[in-house]
Amino acid sequence: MYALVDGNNFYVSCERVFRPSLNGRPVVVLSNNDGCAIARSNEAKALGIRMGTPFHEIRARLADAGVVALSANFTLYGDMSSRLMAIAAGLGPVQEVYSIDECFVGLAGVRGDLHERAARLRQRVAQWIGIPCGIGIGPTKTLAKLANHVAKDAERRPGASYPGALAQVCDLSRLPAGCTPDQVLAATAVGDVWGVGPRTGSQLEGDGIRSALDLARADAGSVRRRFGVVVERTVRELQGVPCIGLEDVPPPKKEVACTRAFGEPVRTLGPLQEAVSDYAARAAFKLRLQRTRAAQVLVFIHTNPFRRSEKQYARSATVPLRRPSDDTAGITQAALRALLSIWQPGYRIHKAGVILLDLQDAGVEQGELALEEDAGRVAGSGLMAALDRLNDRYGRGTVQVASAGLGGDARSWTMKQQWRTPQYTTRWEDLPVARA
DNA sequence: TCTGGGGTCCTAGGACCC
DNA sequence: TCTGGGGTCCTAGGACCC
Repeated sequence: MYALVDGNNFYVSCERVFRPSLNGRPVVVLSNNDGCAIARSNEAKALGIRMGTPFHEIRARLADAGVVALSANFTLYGDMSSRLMAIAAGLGPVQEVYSIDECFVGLAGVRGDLHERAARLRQRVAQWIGIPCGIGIGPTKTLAKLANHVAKDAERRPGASYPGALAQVCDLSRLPAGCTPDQVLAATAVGDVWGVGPRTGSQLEGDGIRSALDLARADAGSVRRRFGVVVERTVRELQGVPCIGLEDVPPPKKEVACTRAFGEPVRTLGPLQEAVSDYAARAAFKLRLQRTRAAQVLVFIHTNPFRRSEKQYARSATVPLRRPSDDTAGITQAALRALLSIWQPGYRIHKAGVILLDLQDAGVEQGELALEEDAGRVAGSGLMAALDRLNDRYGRGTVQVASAGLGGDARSWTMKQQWRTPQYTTRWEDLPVARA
């Protein structure tokens, strides 16, 4: 048995903890550059604001519908996430943190009434950190996800698709009287099943497979032929056969990235070099945080694909490193070489990114013959540690590679964040103050 | 009438997740 | 005027090998 614990409208709920005046109002949290909606309160969902709606389409509704838009405050969400995960871990013996706002909990060996236990956990989360969450329980991860979807939908739109009794906590193995698992699956659109995206969803519907129940009853073999092994696994999981295991120890990452759309389009090489240097340094820092090294550096740039009328350009280049490295200077140099190989003047570049590939554990090292003097390498690792300590103590960007530019207004490419709330839980200066 | 089989590695792109 | 970022997995196709 698995449970899925998931914070409702997580980013919005985090903001509401510190600004209770947002309760009951339509609230959206925007992506970087304040580009589009990435989280919506129930009130905003009821207004028809969809995931990924461009902000300029919402903006017109700000005034008349009272929509509040906030820039993403990922520092705050990350901190609230670790608090949520710590509490949710109490539900069972093993936990897989699946994303910033949800985790699976393995329930094998847990005795007593699971539904009751989950309801108490939900209450505890609400009381201790003020985040509402939904909990789904089922015999496979896919069914636990489905149950979680039911729990949230039944809470948001009571009686619309599911009985109100399924709100907040939905245990597929112990449904209320007069309600069967088949009925719940039949009421769930196939596109709402975990692992079925828009593309596969519409193709399935074309084949007459419209609900989760239809998919559960589909022939696994023909699904495999038409859609591949991934969707076949989903079919079996819906049938109650576990195919996706709990990953309580996160597998090592295979790549880390830093990619950004620019605050305004970039036409010249100079600012592009600054941005790529900055992204390379951020990615290299992530590498050191997780104690891995990269063997290849990929850089990409492209124009704005939404502007159909503009000349489009998209290129990427991969540069191998002489040996796996976590050194900011070497990675930045490689990234700049890659950039130079794909740069073309005459375009309005909208986005760039640095992706570090082929990651290896920092503790593993390929021995090699010392064919050249290599003293700088040992000195280099100490240098990176010193750089990280300085930036940790005095703030990011205190020490950086010179090619990332000098900062300030000259960096037209940095992203826009017009409505970001304070970092209430992670910066002393931002600590909320309670008045007596 | 007729053009092998089996394998690896790399890249690009699609699809999905949150 | 204005459309995110960070990941994973799978597949197809080309180059190359024997």
